[in-house]
Amino acid sequence: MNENLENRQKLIDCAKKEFMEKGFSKASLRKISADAGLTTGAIYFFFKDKNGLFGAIVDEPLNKVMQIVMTHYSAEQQEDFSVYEQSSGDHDEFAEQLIPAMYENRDALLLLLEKSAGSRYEDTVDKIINLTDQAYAELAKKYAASCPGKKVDEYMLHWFSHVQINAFVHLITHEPDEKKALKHIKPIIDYMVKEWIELTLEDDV
Amino acid sequence: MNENLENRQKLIDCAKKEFMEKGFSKASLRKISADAGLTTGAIYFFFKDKNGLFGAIVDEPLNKVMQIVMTHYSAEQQEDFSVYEQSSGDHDEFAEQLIPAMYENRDALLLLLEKSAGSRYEDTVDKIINLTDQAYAELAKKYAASCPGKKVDEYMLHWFSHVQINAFVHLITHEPDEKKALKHIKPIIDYMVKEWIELTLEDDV
Amino acid sequence: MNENLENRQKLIDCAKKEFMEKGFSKASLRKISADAGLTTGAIYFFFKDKNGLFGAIVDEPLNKVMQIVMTHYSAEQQEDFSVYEQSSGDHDEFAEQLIPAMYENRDALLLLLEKSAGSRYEDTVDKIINLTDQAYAELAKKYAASCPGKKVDEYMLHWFSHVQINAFVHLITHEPDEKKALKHIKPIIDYMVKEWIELTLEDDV
Amino acid sequence: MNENLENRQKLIDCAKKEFMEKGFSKASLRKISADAGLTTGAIYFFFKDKNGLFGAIVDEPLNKVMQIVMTHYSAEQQEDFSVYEQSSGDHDEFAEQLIPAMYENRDALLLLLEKSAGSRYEDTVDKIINLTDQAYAELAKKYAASCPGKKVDEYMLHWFSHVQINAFVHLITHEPDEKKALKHIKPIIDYMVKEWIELTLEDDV
DNA sequence: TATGAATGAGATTTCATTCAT
DNA sequence: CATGAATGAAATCTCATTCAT
Repeated sequence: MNENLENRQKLIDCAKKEFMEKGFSKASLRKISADAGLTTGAIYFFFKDKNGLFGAIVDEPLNKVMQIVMTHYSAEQQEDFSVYEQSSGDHDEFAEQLIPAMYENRDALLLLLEKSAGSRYEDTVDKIINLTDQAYAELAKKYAASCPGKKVDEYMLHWFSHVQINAFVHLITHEPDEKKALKHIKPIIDYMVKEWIELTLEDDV
Repeated sequence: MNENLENRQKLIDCAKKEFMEKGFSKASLRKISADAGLTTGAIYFFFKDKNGLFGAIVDEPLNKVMQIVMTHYSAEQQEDFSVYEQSSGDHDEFAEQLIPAMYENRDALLLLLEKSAGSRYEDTVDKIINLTDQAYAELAKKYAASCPGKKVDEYMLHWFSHVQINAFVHLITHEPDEKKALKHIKPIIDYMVKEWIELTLEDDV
Repeated sequence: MNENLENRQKLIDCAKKEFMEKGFSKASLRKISADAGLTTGAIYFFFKDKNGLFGAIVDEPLNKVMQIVMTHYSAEQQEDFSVYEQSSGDHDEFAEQLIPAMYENRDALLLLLEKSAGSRYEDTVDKIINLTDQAYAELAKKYAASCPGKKVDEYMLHWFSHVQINAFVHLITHEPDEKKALKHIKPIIDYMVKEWIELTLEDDV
Repeated sequence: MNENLENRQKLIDCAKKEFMEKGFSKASLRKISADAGLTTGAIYFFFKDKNGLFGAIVDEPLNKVMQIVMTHYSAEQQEDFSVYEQSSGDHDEFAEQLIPAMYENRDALLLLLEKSAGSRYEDTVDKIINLTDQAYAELAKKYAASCPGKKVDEYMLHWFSHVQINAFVHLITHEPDEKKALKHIKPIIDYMVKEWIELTLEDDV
């Protein structure tokens, strides 16, 4: 039981390397198992299939991140809007939670973000953007209701979610150092918090 | 001579469909040629290889877009910086050139942006971002030199290029209607022009 | 009519290059015709097929050589055997005819000898050896008849033909300079003439 | 475990037949695997690729032969030259070792010698000739040093290596019977030993 | 727990050749 | 005289996956 977990781990480690080098589609299970000193059959003992192997690398880090994000969105939706804008502290706190969770498994997340084409995870970022979209739609609608002559600009709302999520994607993708990442992200968040409502509302004709 | 061009076109059309459905890597040349009522050999008469076929769809639209973009960057680098900020008209004009060029071959560009993984074009967006980076680095440095105690924040500069390019990517990807696209992009450009210098400079310690 | 011969020649020249580089089997007709600024169809106008193209390069030089060789064999068969051994002058004369004929089209012969695998010419050397075999069988039998208790050793006879022909093959293959070739071949011929009858006869039990 | 080795062997047997009939280049892996009642994939389980399959037939016999040859050359280089000429016993012994090793796997060697064009083994005979060349160059130089006014004729040296190696090639190629082969080769060896030094030296001008 | 064997389907690519024009 | 288009057949190779042992 010791040994099998070792082998499972070996497979995961070699899979990481192979997926990173070639991307999901072109990665070879034969090579992964050979690198681990095992055979392809071993992969199918531990994992359901190629996607399952990829998932074994990526699921946990992804879930951790998702949980932090979802918790944040839930919290925000229960706030007053007035609070949203002013409490930049909240957003800093969010970043301080999220960034470490992301950098703890940076390699897995990198795989997910850049090397998952062809896998069942290839749309992960899009899905998160959509989630974000929905979360902020609530907030925006509430606010729009309080602004006579204004309504939510659906496109802008979506674009904003896009920018926001991609700020984090860009961060983990381009900045290897966690400390620096935190330094970078704060002004970006401030900037987005400050501007988003203005961009998201349009004249209601 | 009528028939040959027809067949070439048939191949391109069927390739478009197949690439769009399955992405470059999983697309099958057999299926493409069969759909066109031809054999795989025919593909290799008209095109060098799979990448060549993809290129036949994508090269021209890409080049048109690149030319407009590069021309714009060149023009900007010869301007005074003071001009840059105020002349929102220039940027509107840029958008008014670029958007039609993009929508003229929206399907090809969509292929390039979303379905090119595994092809020789898979890094196209990254390359454009890097070009943008370099173009704006010049501008930012000039400006920083005129602001005592300030210097360029490399990360922010790159992130900004990223946001900017992805604004257009998001646009063509999510907004099928050209007119609406133009409406959307203008406030986004204004917003970016207004804020970018502030975000791009940091205190020089 | 001027032009077509030019094109025919262009094809032959490019074919020479391609066959030399890749050998008959792996040579590509498409590449040959493209190098000549023509299309594959052109090849089929001038030549029957791939073998025909190869033949257009190789046939004439081969025939010239064969004619000299065959003439020599015929002459020898009409000689007395006693003459054979003594008249080293005859063999020198033979070499002095053959070597120039071979070096006149050394490139074509090289093709034939080293790059014809897969073509209808791949057994050319073997065939020549067999011819040689037959020619000398006559001579050897006559001589054996005059030596009581001796008979022709078939294997040695064949081996000798082999060595003899390959002396020329080796020459043209390894010695680019015609003058030197002639210098090399003479002692080899002498040596073979001197020894062959001894080796070719065995005791008749 | 019985069955697997059987299938591997079946593949090798069918490959032998196919390579023998068509030569390496034109041999079809599909046909080989079909003849063996398997699929092409099976070949790639047991062997790296087409060359690997050919090697599986040919490597061991070739190595055995090479070992005997190399051992012989090493021994010769440590002898006095005077010994070389006189000790025809040594060369007989050599032949008595080499011939059986060659005939033990005559079919594999035939493949190597006559059907390997296009494979990674196509230059095997040339390489052996070069080895021979180098081995005898030593010997010839030593001897030439002891003959005032003589030097080694490089061309003749190479030609002699050529003749020598091809004597064995011719043997295995043309004489199916091992006993007879041994009978044939001995006078040939004697003949070559006797003459080679004379042919290999030339006047030093 | 994992192997070793093998499948079966499919991939892209290459080629000599043909033929209407 | 030569093109341009296309065929049709085959080629080697790769892969994820399965399964008896």
